Amino acid sequence: MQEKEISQAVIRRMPRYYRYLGELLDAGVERISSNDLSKRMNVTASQIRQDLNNFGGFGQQGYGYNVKYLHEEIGKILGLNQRHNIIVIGAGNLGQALANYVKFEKLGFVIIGLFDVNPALDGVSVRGIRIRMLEELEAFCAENQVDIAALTMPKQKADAIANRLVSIGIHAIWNFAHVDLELIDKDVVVENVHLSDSLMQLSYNIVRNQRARKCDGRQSGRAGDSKKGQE
Amino acid sequence: MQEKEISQAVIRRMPRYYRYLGELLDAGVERISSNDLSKRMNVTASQIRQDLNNFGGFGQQGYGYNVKYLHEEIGKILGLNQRHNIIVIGAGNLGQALANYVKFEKLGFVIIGLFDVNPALDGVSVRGIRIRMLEELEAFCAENQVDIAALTMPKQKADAIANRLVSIGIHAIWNFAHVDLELIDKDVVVENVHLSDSLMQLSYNIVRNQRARKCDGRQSGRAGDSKKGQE
DNA sequence: TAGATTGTTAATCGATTAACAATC
DNA sequence: TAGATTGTTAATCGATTAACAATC
Repeated sequence: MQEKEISQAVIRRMPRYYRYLGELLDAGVERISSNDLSKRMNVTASQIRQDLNNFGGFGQQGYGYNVKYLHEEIGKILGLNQRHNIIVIGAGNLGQALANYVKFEKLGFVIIGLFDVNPALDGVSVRGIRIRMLEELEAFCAENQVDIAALTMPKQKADAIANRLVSIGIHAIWNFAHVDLELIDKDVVVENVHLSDSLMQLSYNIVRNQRARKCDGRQSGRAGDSKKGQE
Repeated sequence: MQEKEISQAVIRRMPRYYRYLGELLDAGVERISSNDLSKRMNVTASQIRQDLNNFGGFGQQGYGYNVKYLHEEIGKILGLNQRHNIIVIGAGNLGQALANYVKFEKLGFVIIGLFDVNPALDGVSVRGIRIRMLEELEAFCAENQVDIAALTMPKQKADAIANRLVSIGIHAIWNFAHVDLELIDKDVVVENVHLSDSLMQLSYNIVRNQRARKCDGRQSGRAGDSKKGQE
């Protein structure tokens, strides 16, 4: 009876489909074929059809896909048809930036609380959301349904707080701390946003490009790039 | 003569190796085998050896890998041995959060400028970095070496500004705007950070887990989870 | 009906894992 | 030398692409 597991590679692509379909919807496009969509998105039509068919047949032979319907269905697949309440642990710059980012609400993600240990922040409001002290965490979670906890505090504290959250009954963590969380409960879903890692990937590709350019230059006989070991 | 292309799947794992090796280094560990590292990191030893051997033989039979050496070498591979100057376009909450995040500097990424169109922000300083008006962009880039531009402005403006940056000669973009940039120059490297997509992936896994829990409950005959369609 | 395009199966490609000879 | 562990080749697995029959 168990559903076949869908690979995370597929899941990673779904939000992108959702975004493109949203744009088509806004542009008033009614239907689209996998072929047309593939050209816009720079993927193969085959991949689109395979990806979608993991979840069901949303199209119609000879017609393609109804944009509005497919957009809605992908939204449901991604859980955007239900509201997700978020608390943010760590009300520093990043935490406050998340709280200020209104676009999440349109997708059903609502930040309902901010927590910090810094007494100077106690009671301060960010876009109408009060910053509370971490001691109040348990009481707050007892009174409010919290679906996701975003961790934006220093990595040293991340494990302890994450497990505290898990023990309160929170099953989903959006982790911005630069560690791999070690959780007591394996049923918790964790989504990592490691900005440093992202920068390093960018950096790798920068130096790779530099090397490629240097080779090109050498091939075409351009002068001026013979010195190496530059800082 | 061209180097064999290394897959992005490998590149994505390199920062994680770098991080674990850094932790081992701090903990005073001198050497580590692929097997020990694989246990810590929850990957196969085979994968570690394969990944590293894309870049060269950093280990020694019968010994393993020297932590300090390997850490350094991966750093070089990722381009962390050179300084990368960053400007941030969009000095809103996220832009300011990036500017305030000191940890990037330890990795060689230094934010040297913030730009915005909002006159109210003109001249304001964030951690000693002055916010400038977007008109000054070209002049600033002529006077300063800029290696990376981080885009944290609304998505509507992203394409135009990205291409403006590219035409100034910037080859690397760290894109936080929720669009796939359409660039005039294909040689530019783009690293996307799509926070909404990340949230949606998390959300998918949440509802998948909910469904799984519901099934478990049914199988083991537990009561109290028969009602469905909860908000 | 004819044309278009899906859903799905089969073929290919690439990435991961296993195995082991080389060697420290 | 014997034991350990790499670097690397071969085997497996999974993901992507191609092909095409089904069908709107």
